[in-house]
Amino acid sequence: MNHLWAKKVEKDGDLYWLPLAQHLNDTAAVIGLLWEHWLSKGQKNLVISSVGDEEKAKNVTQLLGYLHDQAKCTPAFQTKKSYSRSDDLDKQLLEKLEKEGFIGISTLSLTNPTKSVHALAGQALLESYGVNQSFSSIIGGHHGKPVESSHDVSVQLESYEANYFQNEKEADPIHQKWKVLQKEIFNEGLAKFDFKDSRAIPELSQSACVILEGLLIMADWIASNEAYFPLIGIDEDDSAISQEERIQTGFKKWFKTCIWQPEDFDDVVTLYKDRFGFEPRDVQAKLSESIQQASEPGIFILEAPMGVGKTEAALVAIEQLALKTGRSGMFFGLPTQATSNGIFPRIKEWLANITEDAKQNQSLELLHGKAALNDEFDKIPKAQGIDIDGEENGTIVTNEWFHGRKTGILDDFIVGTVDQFLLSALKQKHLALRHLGLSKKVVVIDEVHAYDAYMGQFLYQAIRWMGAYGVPVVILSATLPGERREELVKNYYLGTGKKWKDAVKPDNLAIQNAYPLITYSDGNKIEQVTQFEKQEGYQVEIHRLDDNELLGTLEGCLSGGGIAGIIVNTVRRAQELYHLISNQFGLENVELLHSSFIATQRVNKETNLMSKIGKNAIRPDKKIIIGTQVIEQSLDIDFDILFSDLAPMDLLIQRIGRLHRHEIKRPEKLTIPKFYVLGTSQTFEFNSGSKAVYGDYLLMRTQHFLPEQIRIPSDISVLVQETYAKDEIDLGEDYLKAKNDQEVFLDCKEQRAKTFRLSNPNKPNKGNLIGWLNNPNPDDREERGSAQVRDSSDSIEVIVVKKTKTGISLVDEDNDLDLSIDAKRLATNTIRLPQALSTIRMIDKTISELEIYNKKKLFDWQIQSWLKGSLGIILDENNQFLLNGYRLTYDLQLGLTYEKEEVNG
DNA sequence: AATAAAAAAAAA
Ligand SMILES: [Fe+3]
Repeated sequence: MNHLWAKKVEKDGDLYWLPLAQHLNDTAAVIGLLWEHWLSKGQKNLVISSVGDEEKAKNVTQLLGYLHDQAKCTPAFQTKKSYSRSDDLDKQLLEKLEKEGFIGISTLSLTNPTKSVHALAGQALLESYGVNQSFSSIIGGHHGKPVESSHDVSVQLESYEANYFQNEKEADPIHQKWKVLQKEIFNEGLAKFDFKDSRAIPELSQSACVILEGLLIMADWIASNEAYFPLIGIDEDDSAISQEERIQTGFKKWFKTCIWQPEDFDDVVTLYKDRFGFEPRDVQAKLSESIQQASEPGIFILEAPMGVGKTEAALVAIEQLALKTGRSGMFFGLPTQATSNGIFPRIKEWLANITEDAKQNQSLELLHGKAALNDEFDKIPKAQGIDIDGEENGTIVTNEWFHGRKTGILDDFIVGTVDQFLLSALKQKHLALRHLGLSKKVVVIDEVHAYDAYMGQFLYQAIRWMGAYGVPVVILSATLPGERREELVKNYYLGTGKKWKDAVKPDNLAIQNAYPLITYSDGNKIEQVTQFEKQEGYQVEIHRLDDNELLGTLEGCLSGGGIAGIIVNTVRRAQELYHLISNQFGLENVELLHSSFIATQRVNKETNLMSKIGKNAIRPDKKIIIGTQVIEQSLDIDFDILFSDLAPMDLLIQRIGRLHRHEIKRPEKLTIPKFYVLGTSQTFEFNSGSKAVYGDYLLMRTQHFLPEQIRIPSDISVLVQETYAKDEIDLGEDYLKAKNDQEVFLDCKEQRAKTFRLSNPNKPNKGNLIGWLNNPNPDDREERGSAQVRDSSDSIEVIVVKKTKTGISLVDEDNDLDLSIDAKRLATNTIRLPQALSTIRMIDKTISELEIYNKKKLFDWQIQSWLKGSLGIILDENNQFLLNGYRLTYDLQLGLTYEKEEVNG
């Protein structure tokens, strides 16, 4: 088989190829090294338990590597043209085969060569030798998507005989020659990896199949990377290559950090002191304790208010769980890019502490769509490589191989958007890579209370798969509605292959209203921790307020100074209130914050806010901050008095969390925390904006259960459970209609999510990957879901600049931009266009107008790597831009406003 | 006529 090719390319007039034999050797060796040095213990155990013993497990793995491109030994593949369109190269390689006796291959023209792509063909050949479908389906899926049905495989050899054997005459010597050669490769593989015949290759569980599929793709990508495993000159004597050396150098170029061995610490208290310099506080200690005494730790849900140290608790949990379950990395998922960026330095510090202790380098990845723009991530040094003999100094590094869009999730320590986790439940090509990456780690998901029903569907399913892999999961959240809490545990539990009815669980699992609360699984037991140190807590007064009383109340409350917050439900309302209130109180005393600001300006505004009313800030005498929901999301700021539009109970409580958050001295009039709720209604008729955002049902229930005072934190869970309970309350006919609407609404969301959602994992017996990524109902136009993990119509993001006399500048600067210097900075000046411009009716026209505009005015952006693919708009001297019938105006104080353009005549 | 906030989109 020395004359078959696996890869070929013409570069600078020189011809290169990679002989098939070489590529098979390379891949088998690389996958073997990955097994030894990269897979975590937990992952290996999963495969081993499916196969019998470790030696056999490694052999199966290497056999996959060796046989993955077996079907490149077919006329269908060998007659493929080179990508570089090099006729000379193609011809020379075919001549090699002619000389070997494959007469006629040079002139062979197959009717359907693409019907037998080599992954599928490989599976077909293996099945014809009697290899089981677990193993063969991994070969069949090694290009990212497993075959759709057994039938597709079984018809191959008969229907497309010539693709495999050059002609359809079985007795023909050339037909035979192909067959013999293919079988020879197979037999060599068996011999090399110690299987006596095709029946000796063991079957695998479905979860083991996915992990090995991922590992095979990974090994193939590494072995196909010319920087690690170079092609060979076509006239070069390849027998001179030292295999041992080729593998060693190739692998070392890729392998930059050793596998993480979690520290075998003595006790949790010392670990806390070591990592963070303090002893664990109550909630932290209780979580650590639960993990410590669990014999089969699974999922841990920690519901607790901000400020109890959930992040540190999770980081220590990662170390504990990694040690207990044999994991070698972690994924820390957050709801937004901004929160990921925000937590990144803290996690970096924790990891630095670990690497220093262990005297071993580890690589850290920030994983989201705009990670490349983050400086903290950017300044992590590139890994130099492993110094086997010398001791490493133990620093954080990055390995560029993991910066690819699909390889990112394979890195060992990852901070990223939760989407990266949710995507593991979405049917898409190369999904096995994502599963491979996650199954290596401990998974932490933060701020789970913030996810809607659509994301929830993906979260549950992703968690279920984690259960199947035995991956420990830590969920951090504010109070969860009991039903969601139960779904989380249940899905994990089902993933492990057990029956929910056999679970030993507390009766009030779903209605438990303690807060803080830890719920966790330990083997077949579900346990809850409800006893925590009694917290002092505090009482918040709730007052309902009419819009027309707002100014007067503000005036009265702030007469002795103080910081007031006003959180409303729509951007437009925030902007209107800003006008009204700044008129009365003066521009200098009022701030506005919402998402319709350019991203950089918003970051500045938030930093500014933190410096004024964040923790330990020196507070201004008087300030009114008006904003939308951005204020309730993870900003650690502190208001003396707070006003809010009516919103669902859990969100109101999130907002209340910003009221008297820290213990500081406050103006005399504002020493009692008061929370004013705007937009309530005797008749339960709410304003259209609030309705559109939250729906009538939740607003009605919230208003119904809204008390006159709330004790923080003890009332929190009770109120949330009441609001989200399914019981009947008598609020008349409108309520029943709203309830029905809500059910339909949620049902639609869930259905949409399920369209492209991955199916349940199999029970942990034998399985295969056939049909794993099949699209269930491709023609079902109704309820068509799109392949995404967030439920939203597409919104359009643009970069905003303004016109100057001599060029263009950023909106809050006047210096002309120089693309060769400013491209990266420019790329961060984005804003999302109003929904009105991206409705189904409008979006195509909006985008095409933008594209035409960009081609004309901003064509020079497209050659900048930072700007490639982005759309920009240039504001005129009035800070305006006309787009698809709308007049957009950007104001530094107000943010983006828009109005329909007057059509005259 | 719409209405918050939020993310993502390439393979051997
Ligand atoms: Fe390959």
